[in-house]
Amino acid sequence: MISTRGRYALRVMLDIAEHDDGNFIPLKDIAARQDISKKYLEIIVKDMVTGGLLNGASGKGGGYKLTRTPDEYSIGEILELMEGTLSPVACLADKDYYCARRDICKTVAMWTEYDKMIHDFFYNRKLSDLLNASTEGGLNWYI
Amino acid sequence: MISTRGRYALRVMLDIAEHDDGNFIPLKDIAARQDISKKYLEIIVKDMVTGGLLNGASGKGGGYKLTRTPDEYSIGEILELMEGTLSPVACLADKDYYCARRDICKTVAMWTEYDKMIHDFFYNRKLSDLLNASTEGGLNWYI
DNA sequence: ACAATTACCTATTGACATAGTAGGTAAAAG
DNA sequence: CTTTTACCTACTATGTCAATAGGTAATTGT
Repeated sequence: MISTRGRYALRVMLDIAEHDDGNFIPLKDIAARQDISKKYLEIIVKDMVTGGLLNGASGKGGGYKLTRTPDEYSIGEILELMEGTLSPVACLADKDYYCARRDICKTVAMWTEYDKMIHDFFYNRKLSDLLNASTEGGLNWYI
Repeated sequence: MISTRGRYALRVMLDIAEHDDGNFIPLKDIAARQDISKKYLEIIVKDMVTGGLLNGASGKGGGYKLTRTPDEYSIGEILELMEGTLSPVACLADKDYYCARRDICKTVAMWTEYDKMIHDFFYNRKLSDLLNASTEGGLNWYI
């Protein structure tokens, strides 16, 4: 499962992109609009600044801003930064992972294929794609 | 990430399928071959019996046996039974999940598509596919 | 100078899941 | 009636998740 770190990060990115008017956007506003604890978001947004997703500015008129245009962010890099890895198993998440059963493992080929599918799915999808998305797909699914 | 419950269950299924000679296979043997704690496996195979993946028989000559042929198990049902859900987010895992932001959510369409992709990937893959698999795919990936 | 606003920092917490371990009881076969 | 096996309840250590609490530092408007 994708944790709140990844999901909230995505919502923060979308919120900032939507309300971008050139100025820094205070976290207070984002937290209020998204209805997420500001204190918790502080932790998340800090990692997003460190990871190069956002610029932060202190003081009056401060807040957060995207470092690039929305089409220059892949969903994959956002999720991977926040979740640590997108890989389904440890032996693929860490290149140096040692497994004694590697050459007899009957499942590693499947995990590898799965890993690649996930990677492609999220890295081919840009923040700008979500920005213009409606909820159609999600809702119609259950009708 | 797929937990040991799901991964070990898959290995148990494969082990039993490989060593199927019509008799029940004792967990002791499976644990030894797979190099997994027998005590821990007990918990896992118990759920597999309850879930209809395996038959268990007590006493001498007892052990575990598949309830069907390997081509009649999808990987999806095995993983879903052991992991609880394969869905990436709570709002898709539980049909009755209520989310106040559902009709304004810009990400639910993506999660839905992702969910469907995962589901298709694992439900179209049968235990028999893994049984005949080599490690080629996994290893070549890193050469 | 100073008050307000904002990001940024360290520490702590409760709840839960993961990955087991320990020690027993019930069932079946030889 | 002993051996072998599944099955059962309980416990535990470790870690992650999802926050909360209470500060300090930086920047701007007045």
